[in-house]
Amino acid sequence: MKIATWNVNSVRARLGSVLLWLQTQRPDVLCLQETKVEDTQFPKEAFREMGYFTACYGQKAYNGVAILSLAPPDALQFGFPKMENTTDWNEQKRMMTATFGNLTIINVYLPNGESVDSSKFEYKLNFMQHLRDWLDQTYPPNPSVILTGDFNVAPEAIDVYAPEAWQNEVIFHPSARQALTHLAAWGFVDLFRKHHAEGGQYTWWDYRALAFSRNWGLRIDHIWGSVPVAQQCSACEIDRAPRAEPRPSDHTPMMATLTIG
DNA sequence: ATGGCGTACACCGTACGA
Repeated sequence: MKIATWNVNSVRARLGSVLLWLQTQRPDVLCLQETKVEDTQFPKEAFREMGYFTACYGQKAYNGVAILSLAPPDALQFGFPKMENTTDWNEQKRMMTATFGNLTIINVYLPNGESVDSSKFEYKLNFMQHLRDWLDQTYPPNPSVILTGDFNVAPEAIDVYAPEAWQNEVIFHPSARQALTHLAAWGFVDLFRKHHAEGGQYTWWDYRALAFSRNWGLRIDHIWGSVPVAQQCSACEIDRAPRAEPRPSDHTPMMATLTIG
């Protein structure tokens, strides 16, 4: 079973690229982030013609997630369950889940945070804590769970071009890394890192300053598996090819191979 | 590593991204 993630930076602007990638890679599941489209405007028909079911949870202009799959999901959840007297964590459409058999895939687009002194950075850290709290409340011990998407946090210095400069930014700030560590401590294994020890392997490059050709990038998109999933993961790869196409997303897809399903 | 790119929305500039 192949599980992929891709921040497409507008599913409508990137439709041709995504369809081509599905045709060549044929993942069983593709999690999209930053779809930037309301559900009624989502190009479901094009994906259906490619053989994929679509479940989407989006909004106009910003954010938005979707899960495409060759098999219909057994269950779907859009956003977090409502909780009384707390922040509405579904105001921005950033999280959905799909279950296939006993495997649940959580697709998340974590907030960027803008700058360290911004209230958006506080929101980012709180969102990450909320995600951890929700995981604690939702899943029993040893479930088969994948948490994937655009996390907007680089785990280690080897995941960042020029880490000294980026440690003062929201992507690699010690507070963001601490929140990421806390999230992982729920019981996740970084599936890319499980199969690749080397640094300099990125999933995002700035559009400006020829960043891609210089490999000035960040590893901020992730596929994490709970221990039972990680034990059955045989490969996890970043595919740089879509980033080299004309008019690409600034993120490129990655895909994990599981020996289940 | 800086702010030089790209997308959406809705007016021809602004918000936002990482």
